[in-house]
Amino acid sequence: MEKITITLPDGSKREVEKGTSALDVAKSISEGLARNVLAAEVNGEVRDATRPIDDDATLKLLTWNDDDGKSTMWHSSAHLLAEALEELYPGIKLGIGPPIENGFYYDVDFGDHEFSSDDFKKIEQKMLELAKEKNEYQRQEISKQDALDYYNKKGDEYKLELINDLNDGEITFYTQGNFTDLCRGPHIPNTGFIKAAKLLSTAGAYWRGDENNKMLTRIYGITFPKKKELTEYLEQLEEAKKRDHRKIGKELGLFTFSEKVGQGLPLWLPKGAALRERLEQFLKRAQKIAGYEPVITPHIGHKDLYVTSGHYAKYGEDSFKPIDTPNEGEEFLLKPMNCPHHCEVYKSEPKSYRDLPVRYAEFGTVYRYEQSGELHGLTRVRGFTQDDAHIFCTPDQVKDEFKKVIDLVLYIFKTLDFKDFTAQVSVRDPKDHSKYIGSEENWEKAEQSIIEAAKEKELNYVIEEDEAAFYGPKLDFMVRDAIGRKWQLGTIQVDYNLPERFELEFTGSDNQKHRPVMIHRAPFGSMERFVAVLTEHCAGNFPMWLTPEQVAILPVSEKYNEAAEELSKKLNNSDIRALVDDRNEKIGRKIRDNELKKIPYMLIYGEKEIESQSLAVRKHGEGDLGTMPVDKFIEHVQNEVQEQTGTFNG
RNA sequence: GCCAAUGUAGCUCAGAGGUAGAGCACUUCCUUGGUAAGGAAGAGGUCACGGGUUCAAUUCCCGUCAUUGGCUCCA
Repeated sequence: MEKITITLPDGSKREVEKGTSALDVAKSISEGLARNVLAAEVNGEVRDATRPIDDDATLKLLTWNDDDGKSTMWHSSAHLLAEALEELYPGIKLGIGPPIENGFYYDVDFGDHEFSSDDFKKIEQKMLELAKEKNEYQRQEISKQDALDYYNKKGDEYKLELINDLNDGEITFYTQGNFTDLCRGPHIPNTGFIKAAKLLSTAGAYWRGDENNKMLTRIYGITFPKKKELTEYLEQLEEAKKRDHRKIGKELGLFTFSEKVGQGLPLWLPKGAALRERLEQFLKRAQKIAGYEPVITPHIGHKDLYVTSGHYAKYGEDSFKPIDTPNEGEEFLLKPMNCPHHCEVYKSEPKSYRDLPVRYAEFGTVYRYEQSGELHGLTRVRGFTQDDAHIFCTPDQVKDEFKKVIDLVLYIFKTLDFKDFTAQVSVRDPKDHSKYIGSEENWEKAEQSIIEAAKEKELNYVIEEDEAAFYGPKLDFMVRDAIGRKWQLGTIQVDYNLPERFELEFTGSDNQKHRPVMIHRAPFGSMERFVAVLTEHCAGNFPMWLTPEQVAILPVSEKYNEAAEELSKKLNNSDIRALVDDRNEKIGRKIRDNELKKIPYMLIYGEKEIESQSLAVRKHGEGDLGTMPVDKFIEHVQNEVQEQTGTFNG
């Protein structure tokens, strides 16, 4: 028998017979491992663990701990869902059923069947019943004609359409139990791996995402190899619901919306405004240290400005309509971005290479016509404020500027306790450089600069090809919040387009005119979105330095209200944001209510404290901390704020 | 923008073809208290908006607006 060599991730090599499957290799290592193998990565390609390996190969066994293992399991689960649905609703037609980040879905045409989410239980039970049969997922290569014949017989026009787009020779079917599906794979060895299944929601989805096509019923679900993991997942969903910034924003009085003002236009309430201003001050201070110069530009701009920038041609039709001046009939646009304005700021005076880099910063409020169905709390709105800045520099300065911006972003993440984040570097499509503006040389330099900057700053980064904008490469920060959800926050983008379009120049040391490079950057992204993400990240328990109200003084009875007011003044004079809960309520009630308001410190204030000149301190979520002298408490709070905001060295 | 669901008091929600309900919040009074809900009384709604059906519509139908979940989009 012919032998092949399998190389495992740890570098160890095994001689096995040709045609051995990844699962066999796993078994030879340990039965326990074999029981957990969902799929295999063979020479970098994810495939069925049961498929024979015919040549020397590197092999990684994929389990539930690997993203590819999870998605293989969920892909197989989509098939299991389809099998259950076919048994319960004979004659249905199937669209596609892929895995997604958290689970999977299947698009189904139920035809005449009545279907509602009330049937979820029934379907879940059927899925688990079928899973118990431990049916193997069997791969079968099939000719295009045979595949078409199969679905013609079945009468499923969706699958026929999919097959028609495929080439003969690359078509495979997978069968488990009584269900066969057109599928590229890969799949888990058998349905027995699926121990828990939950259908989560339904939604309408057009066939192939095209609104001219028929709407299918999309059923979302998720499965797990252990029942306990499903329970935990459902708990996490509950937790996410509790942390929803729309709910917390309402409870804490941060922001609201009004139908009269218009959809997607947030109104910041006093406490939300206080929070946001604090964030802005925080960034302004750091930006000053980092050499940014604040500028202020208007909320509207002449249409020509956007014609020049190219935004009008690209987005004009999808924007708010222009505003006309009554007499001259000139057209102005609500500004959808700050950069064209900043380009004009740059042009206000001739620039020398000695001036560069110049860094213009502005908390600029912009308005974009987002489709009504896209609006969502503060994360997707029509009017929002970017913590925008534009850096104009020479191509040689790009790397240094990137490093500086990365420092700033890292300072923010550290201060706000975002510990888990990655950077995504978006570069050109390596196969086609023609769709990008700017010279080959500059692009090459910029992409390298970004990658080197990321490397030197020791960022955990991935490079995404073909994700760059037409005008330049970029680096985006993706953070994971306290309950594991991913958000895209800060962004740093190189732009060759606008300097070109606005004919920006500087005089070089050679006394010749040169074109600067522009870097857009927004560490928060937008204040709205950032506050939303931060709210969910900390579940409304904002850090001391940021929270609108830091200390609640709770007089034990109305007799002490006046003394409590005095104390409040003293604290406020020490830059501590304190309030007095002088309601005619018992102390227990005041504690409860202020706990719910998530105020970090409560001071129970009565006869004892007044006499002893001390404070009974209670911390949110922790309880009674005992007593301390007033001055010590002030110092304690001030230190806490100081520690939280730290220092930034630019 | 498209599909679906939802829209009742400040909030969370119940309700039914015949003049609208609860809890919390709010106001007043009683109570003056020591670490997560003291008691009583009161006030508060054009049942999203506009049409239609009906003797009668907040309830049924249509449209609009908004919200939610998806789809598509995101400079």
